Amino acid sequence: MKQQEVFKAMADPTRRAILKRLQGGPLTAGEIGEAFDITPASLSHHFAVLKHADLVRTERRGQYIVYSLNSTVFEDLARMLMDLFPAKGKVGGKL
Amino acid sequence: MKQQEVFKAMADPTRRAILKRLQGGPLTAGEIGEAFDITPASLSHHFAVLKHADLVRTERRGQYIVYSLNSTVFEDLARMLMDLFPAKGKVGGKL
DNA sequence: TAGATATTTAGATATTTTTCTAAATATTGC
DNA sequence: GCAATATTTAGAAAAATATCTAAATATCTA
Repeated sequence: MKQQEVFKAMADPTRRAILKRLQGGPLTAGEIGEAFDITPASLSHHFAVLKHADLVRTERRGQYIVYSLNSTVFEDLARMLMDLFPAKGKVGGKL
Repeated sequence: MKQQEVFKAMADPTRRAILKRLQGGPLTAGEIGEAFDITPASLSHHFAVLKHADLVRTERRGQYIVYSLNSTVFEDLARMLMDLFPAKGKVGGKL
């Protein structure tokens, strides 16, 4: 996992909002964009960053491109944090 | 909790390394700095960012300033992530 | 195939961030 | 109080990032 890429991707509020929008399930680039006051080009840049960090997956469906969360990275992220902070009473366990 | 500040603070590799160094317990600014090829002034800037995000605490001890991890933020961070990613089989629980 | 729609890429600009040097502040010990 | 040490603050330069407009690419539908 590219730790630096993931943290950098999460540092931008627009990108976190994109991730949040994807919680409800996959959406096209355009559908995601509706929620933001930003050009499609800028959005596309953010998608690229999220994709590079492996936080989202893409799939072309006709003329649309569908984005979805890559939830496996979640576990990695949790581990990353555990690794960054002291154990403090065995919170870790299974996760 | 200042979500934006926390994520921004964690986005820099030097700052993550500082946090990691503090896992073993409190250290003075100078002791932390030994591990990095960076000026004290730059280090101080990083400390300020971490402090602003409430990730570290400071205490003056004589002519030294001692930094320590603020572990309570850890829980907040975990929660933040839970909030950003879908539940996926009740991983959350107690934490 | 041509026109319309969806998305990305290229290139430029503005903002933010990191880092530095120099100077300021705080504290210790003589 | 003065010199030495530890750290921060101020201000500037360099690097990275976010955003935009314009143009390119991919796909659909008539």
